[in-house]
Amino acid sequence: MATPLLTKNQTLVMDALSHSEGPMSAYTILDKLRDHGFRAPLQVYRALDKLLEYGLVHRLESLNAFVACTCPHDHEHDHGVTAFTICEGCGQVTEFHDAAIEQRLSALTRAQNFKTEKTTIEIRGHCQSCA
Amino acid sequence: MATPLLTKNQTLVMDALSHSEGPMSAYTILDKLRDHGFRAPLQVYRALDKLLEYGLVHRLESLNAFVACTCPHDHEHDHGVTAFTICEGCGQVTEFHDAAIEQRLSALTRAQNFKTEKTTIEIRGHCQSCA
DNA sequence: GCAATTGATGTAATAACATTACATAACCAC
DNA sequence: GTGGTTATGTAATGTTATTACATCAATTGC
Repeated sequence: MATPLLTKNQTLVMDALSHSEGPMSAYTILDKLRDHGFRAPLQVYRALDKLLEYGLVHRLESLNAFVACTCPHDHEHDHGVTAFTICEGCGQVTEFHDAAIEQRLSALTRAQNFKTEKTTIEIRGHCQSCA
Repeated sequence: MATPLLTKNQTLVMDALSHSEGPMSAYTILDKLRDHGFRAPLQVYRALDKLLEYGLVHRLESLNAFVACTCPHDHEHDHGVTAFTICEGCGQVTEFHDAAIEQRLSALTRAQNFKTEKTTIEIRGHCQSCA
């Protein structure tokens, strides 16, 4: 699916995430966008739902927070499994993809006849600077 | 570290999780234990913190819920990376471990000089019965 | 014995994250 | 412009997790 044009609210949320140093919670985004007319959490969550669907944003389950996708290319095709390192010190999040892990997980789930819909891989720890 | 004897509250929470079919939220556990004198969320969270520390329980980040560890052996040594398949249909959670994935993740994090403290791998989808 | 420390517990309040319900407005097809 | 769909606005509520403070019990050191 080609990414459709973003609506006003989706654009505001996307911009907030893109310009952020690190991940943001939905409520942090809400606060950033109050000046732009945001009043309620639902405005943020609705925009995030779409951005997640389009693959422009990722949700970090272990943080209850969101980051802009850092993939350089377009988002018209699925990139398969996305993994993250998350630094507890500085909050830096690094997104990466690895075919070997993807294949291995695929083999393991196939072995239990499990049909994968979404894979979460999040590695908490400390980055080089914060170690 | 050898697992110390569990306190009364820890035992109650552990038993609740062990006897549960699937994962439970902290508040679900609280409700189950009201008859045993539990009154407040903190009683559950404190017990869970210790059980997580001892490796007897795992937290499922994508569900905000907890499961008893299904490893058959004792918990005196670390089992490395734990991964889960989580069925959206029946709620069944299957824990598994894989050295290949662990090694691959280790290589990838080492390459960015990232010091791993905790790794989360959760695969959402549908099990054989619910596919 | 008994202060001092430590760990476990009890209780209340609040903070943080997310959804449901319902109403209104904008857009597009016909 | 009527009807259907999507986006939006607002309020209320539901769910998950933590902070603050008090009490109690076991252990240690003297």
